[in-house]
Amino acid sequence: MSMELPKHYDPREAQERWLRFWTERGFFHARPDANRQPFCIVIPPPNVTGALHLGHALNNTLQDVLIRWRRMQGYDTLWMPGTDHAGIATQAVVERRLREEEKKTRHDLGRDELVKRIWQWKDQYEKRILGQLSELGCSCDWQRTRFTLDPVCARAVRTTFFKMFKDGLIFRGKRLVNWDAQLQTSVADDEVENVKQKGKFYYFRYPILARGSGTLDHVLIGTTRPETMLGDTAVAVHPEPARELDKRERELEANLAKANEKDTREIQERLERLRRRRTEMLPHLEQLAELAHAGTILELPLLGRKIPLIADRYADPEKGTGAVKITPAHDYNDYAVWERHRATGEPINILNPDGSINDNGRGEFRGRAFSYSGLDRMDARRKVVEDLQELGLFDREEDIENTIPLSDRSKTPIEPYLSDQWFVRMGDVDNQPGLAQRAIDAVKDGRVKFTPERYGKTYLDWLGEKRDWCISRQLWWGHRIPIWYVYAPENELKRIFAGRDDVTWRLDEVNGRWLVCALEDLPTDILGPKYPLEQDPDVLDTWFSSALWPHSTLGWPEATPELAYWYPTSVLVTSRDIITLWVARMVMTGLYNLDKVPFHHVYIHPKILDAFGETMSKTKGNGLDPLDIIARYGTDALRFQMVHLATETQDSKMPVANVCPHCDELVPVKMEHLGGKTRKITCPSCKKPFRPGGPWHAVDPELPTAKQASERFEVGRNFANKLWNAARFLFLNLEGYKPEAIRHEALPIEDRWILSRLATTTATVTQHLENYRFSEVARTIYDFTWSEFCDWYIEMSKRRLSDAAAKPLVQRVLVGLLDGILRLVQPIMPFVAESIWQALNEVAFERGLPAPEPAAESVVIAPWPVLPESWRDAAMETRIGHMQELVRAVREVRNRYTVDMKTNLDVFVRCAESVAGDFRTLTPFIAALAGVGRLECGPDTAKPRQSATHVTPEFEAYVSLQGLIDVSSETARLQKQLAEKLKHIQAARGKLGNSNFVDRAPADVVQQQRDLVADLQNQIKAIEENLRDLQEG
RNA sequence: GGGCGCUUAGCUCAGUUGGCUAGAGCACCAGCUCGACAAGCUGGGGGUCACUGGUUCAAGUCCAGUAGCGCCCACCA
Repeated sequence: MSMELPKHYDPREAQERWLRFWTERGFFHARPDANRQPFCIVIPPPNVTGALHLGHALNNTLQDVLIRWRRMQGYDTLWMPGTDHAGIATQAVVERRLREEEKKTRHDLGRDELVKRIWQWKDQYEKRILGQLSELGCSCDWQRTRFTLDPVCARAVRTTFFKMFKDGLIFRGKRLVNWDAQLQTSVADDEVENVKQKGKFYYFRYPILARGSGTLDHVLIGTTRPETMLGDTAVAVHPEPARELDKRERELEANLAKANEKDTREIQERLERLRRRRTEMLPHLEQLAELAHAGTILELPLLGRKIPLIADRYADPEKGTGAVKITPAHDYNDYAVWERHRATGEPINILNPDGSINDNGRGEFRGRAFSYSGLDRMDARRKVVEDLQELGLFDREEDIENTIPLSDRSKTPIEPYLSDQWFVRMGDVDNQPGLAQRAIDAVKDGRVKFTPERYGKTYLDWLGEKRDWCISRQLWWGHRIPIWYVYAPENELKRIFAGRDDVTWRLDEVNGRWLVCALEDLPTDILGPKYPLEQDPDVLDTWFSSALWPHSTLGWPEATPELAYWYPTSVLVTSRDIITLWVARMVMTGLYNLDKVPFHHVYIHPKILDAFGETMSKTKGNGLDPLDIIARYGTDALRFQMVHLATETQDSKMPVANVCPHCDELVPVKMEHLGGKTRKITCPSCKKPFRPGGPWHAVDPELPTAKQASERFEVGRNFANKLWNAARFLFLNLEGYKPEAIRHEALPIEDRWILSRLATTTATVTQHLENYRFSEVARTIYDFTWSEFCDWYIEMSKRRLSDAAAKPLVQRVLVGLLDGILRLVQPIMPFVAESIWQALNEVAFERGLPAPEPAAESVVIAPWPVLPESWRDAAMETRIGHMQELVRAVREVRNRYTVDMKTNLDVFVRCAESVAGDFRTLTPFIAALAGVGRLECGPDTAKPRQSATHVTPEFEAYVSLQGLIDVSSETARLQKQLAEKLKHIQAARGKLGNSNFVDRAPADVVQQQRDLVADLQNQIKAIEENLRDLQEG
């Protein structure tokens, strides 16, 4: 029976067909099975509103490879899918649409309505992202799909929060946030836009109160935001200005020595400025430092507060007046300074949420009362300047251009603002290891292993700081914080909540109210109308629910069979930038809630960068849409490339091109196209305009949008096609195929060779998978399939297929090989593997090596190949290696020269015999593969390609072929190596023999040298034995 | 400011404890429409392994320094 396949592999048809087939058969659905080993991965949940991008493609392909491989190995395999509600990102998307389409803010809608809208949005977009993952071939158990806000996850969140609150791990604290005073909300960093604009720099004087020594009676400071002086808690100067300036000067001089022309000018200018400043300012700076060291106190103008002059490196001696005012409540850098000098007192918040000055803006100075309370911050700025002028403390103002942070949403200046937030305590409590320490221990003692190992350091360093985790966010979309505030006598609380173990409370020491924490929502009138409860308006940080993902998705806090069976999960696959935010927190909560780590391994994969080495992002507009790649090259090609670029260390640059929608020409994306600014590109080939494509492009009705492409995916596409055509060759030659067991020892040499290679390849691939060496996995399979199976074995099989007596055996071997290759390929390129597998099931249902068996109904559930170790034969592989070299050499000679046929044949036969040795059966293959046979049967029409001036081409060919045996053979190679080593040994001996060396070198070094010589001698012995073996046969 | 990584062919990248004549794909050159595959086959050219120094019998690989590039954390998702 034979059948014919189309000439090219059609990915589109295969993808649709097998996706449906797999789903119908339920191959991806898992149930706990005590008779099998569990293997489980939880997906890093993509943002619900996100679209699939290349990072997802990489991350999920790698997980799928592991899952598919383990499934074939017989593990009870669960890949748990789901999506993340991604608080700020999602709410921002919906709010933006609201603004653009209905000109409304969230306040117009109200909390409940906005949340309702986001849920609608979520339902729509969750389908999209999950559908895209499915298209990628991800073999997730889709029936178990979770969402971080669904009831199961919500219960886990509540339970954890409640437990932490009860354990005293959750507390109130202060933190600086980006405050949008107009919208009265905090804003995430990526929603802050830095804008250059004209502004003023103001200088004024702070009087020195208690002077240690010296002549100064004030300190001059400069600022762009004078009103923030109301919140100053200190003034900082550099502790060692002279040393610092010296150091910088030296550095600049050193740089100058090797700078190029352009940099030289810049450095020289800076050096000049530095030296001038040194001359002009240094005595003053030194005096300031001295004052700071002496504990000088300043008097804050207008408010009369006493603030210290402190020494801190943050104050740059090269800039300004050398002294910096410190306003910890309203500046991130100042806050950091304050953290180093906590003794200077608590940060002072001077703003109301609406941006006006609060009651901290009142005070008395030199007998006069000043108040800014209630003034808008911009009005306060003017009044502060006026008042300082009046007091004679104002020095001067300068026009400058500075950068100020604007809120992306309201376009008003962002105010860093110290506000009340909820925190989780990371540190140790009562000398017991806290959340951070327990997570640290888990990695230190190897319960959690990172691959590559170095990322363990990132994790440990970050956790080592044990910084408390701020978990509240001023948003509406997310898990609302289950805390209710109430002013009431404690008796009332006791009366209502006594005996309830799902409610607990604690006194808020700051304002005397109760903080009530509950597992379930509390009615606000539960204490009666006199004591209304008010729920905290904030929601939890998205990472709080993400941190529970490995156990919440498996049903915790319920004791589900899934949790018992699959937790801890096997491996977590993610990117390095969320090691701290996500990985560390999963370990913490896993240990906290279940006393078990959430996963045994963490595999960190590289990042895909654009052609210029920058991360792909929406704002840069340099992304690549995986769906375009799938459409153009096929899913298997995309997956192959993802696996192939997943190397140990290196991030991968991915040049992107737009496909001209008019003429299909690839137009590379250039630097100037980035930033999302380019709306139109003119095709250099057909001169027609189009809109650049990308995963984040908006549709433009006027202009056709380009699809994207990248040459990098051709490798995978070509490989899929190669595999397809190898299968096609088989199908054309399977007539009369009969399954039957083979006897390995009776096989011809080329069969034993390819089976040895298959066994080696299978073992290597398995090992690489175990070690997460994905790139090697792809490369090993690719090389074996293409360069050995196709290039050599199939070619050698052609002769035998035309020989009726030899045919049945070679058919069995070919089918067995293809079967094995398909199984190896399946985890990476499941669609093409399944296509061929199903076709093979039609014509050779019973197959396999060494004995045939009925095939699995899908390659997805076929067993992972394990071949007899005894099939691996290194000597055989070397022998065929020689043959290949001979063939290559003959081909080269044929390609280079026109040779006399008779001489050539004669020389060739001698070479072939010499190489083949006792494997005479190989000689015909050598002849066929080298094309020598054709030389015999007609005039060689090839023209001389290299002129021979002093030797005839025939002579050169002859010499090449003669030389070949010596140069190419393993014998010669080993001999050469041997000679090298002998030389080294002699050198080593010489050193040892040198009495000087023996006398002076430490004993262990001498011993080391002796060991080395002994070692080398052993190696030589081994080599010599090898040589003898080779010569004998 | 702290931490991590990268620099190997024109391009994108491999190169596991030091031990090859430093590899692959693409691109390039020459030749092949021979019954699996032109998304292919055969052969070829192309590298001071960023630079400087050190350790070693032996360095792309280990160590130190220099230069350039990138990422993460400091605030945030």
